[in-house]
Amino acid sequence: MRTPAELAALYRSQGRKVTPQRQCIFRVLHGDETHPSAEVVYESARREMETISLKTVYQTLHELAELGEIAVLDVGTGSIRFDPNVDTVHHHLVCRSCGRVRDLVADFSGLELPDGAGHGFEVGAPEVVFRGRCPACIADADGDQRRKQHQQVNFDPQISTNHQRRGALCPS
Amino acid sequence: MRTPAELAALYRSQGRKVTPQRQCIFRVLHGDETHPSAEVVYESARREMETISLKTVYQTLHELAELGEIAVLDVGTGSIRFDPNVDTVHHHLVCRSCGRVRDLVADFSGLELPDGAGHGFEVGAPEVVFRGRCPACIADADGDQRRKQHQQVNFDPQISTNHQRRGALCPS
DNA sequence: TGTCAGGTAACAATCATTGTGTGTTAGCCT
DNA sequence: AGGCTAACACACAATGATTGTTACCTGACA
Ligand SMILES: [Mn+2]
Ligand SMILES: [Mn+2]
Ligand SMILES: [Zn+2]
Ligand SMILES: [Zn+2]
Repeated sequence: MRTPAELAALYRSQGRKVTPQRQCIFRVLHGDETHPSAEVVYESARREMETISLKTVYQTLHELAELGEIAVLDVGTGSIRFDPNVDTVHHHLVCRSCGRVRDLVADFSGLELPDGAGHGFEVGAPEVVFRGRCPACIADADGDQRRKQHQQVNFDPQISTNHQRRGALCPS
Repeated sequence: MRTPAELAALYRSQGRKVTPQRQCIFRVLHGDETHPSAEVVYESARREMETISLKTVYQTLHELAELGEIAVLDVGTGSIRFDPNVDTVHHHLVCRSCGRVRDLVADFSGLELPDGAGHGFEVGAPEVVFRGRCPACIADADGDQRRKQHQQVNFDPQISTNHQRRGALCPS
């Protein structure tokens, strides 16, 4: 995504108002490589602006997605994740225990459908997801207790607390 | 997955009861290549057994998943899909408009993480998803009206009926 | 300075999925 | 065949991410 300043200009050029809430979200997202969920963006934004509402966060995230400034990922962690990195072709590593998502900068667009496979399907570039355990979760080789308390807050709450609900993979 | 008969034997050998409901679900799943959701399995099962409950379907599906007889897929269509094909390495084509999932028999397990990428991550085989439009949806090049009525029932209701809600489709 | 997009609050609704409790059925072992 | 008990049905409520709604402000910008 562009810088907060550039986004402000873009918004103005489109007749959208550059509100402090939106700017706050621009700042929060800028440079964030953690693939935050809406809830996480909300929490970050709140640190800067106490009164911002979750609704506004969702709205703005979807606006940015429509503008192509961020990508919407669904990698099956239970909540949708947002990715400000739309300029580099990349894929994702997903931690099964804590839901952390890390970029995997590799271009697998060379993957082709074998002849006759995907008969009639019109598809774009492949999305590749590697699932496993992140370094933090590997270190936490002990009980689930600590892991729950430790990581629940920052990534996908329901991965540790509940099972998975609905959700899926869907990078781009 | 194994045949219904083999599954019955397996269940018995594990001290699990071979109930008509379970057998019904075995039959429904056997040879199904549509990657049905729990709801779809439920509807199919109901045709054979009026009184079967959705709860039982969910339970049995998860049992089968634990036994490794079916795979649990979350490809971002809004509901979890179940895949009886666990014996062939394959990936998936996913239709963005109707949620249809088709097998893509190709072995991409050769994909390796570039050195240094995924630093510290322990991962397994990559999951590859190609998103696009299925032949049926391509044919339905007309308005959304017909597509809604036409495909809503058989795949992922909420893909056509609602926008995306929480684990759903990603534009690209 | 006025206008209206956009924000907030306070809700309710959505939907796939899981949980609960109770009463009933029926598989399977002896 | 009989009994034990897992499984099931039924009828719910609850979950949790996300969206919708309505009414009422506030502040961005022309
Ligand atoms: Mn990314
Ligand atoms: Mn499959
Ligand atoms: Zn982790
Ligand atoms: Zn389709």
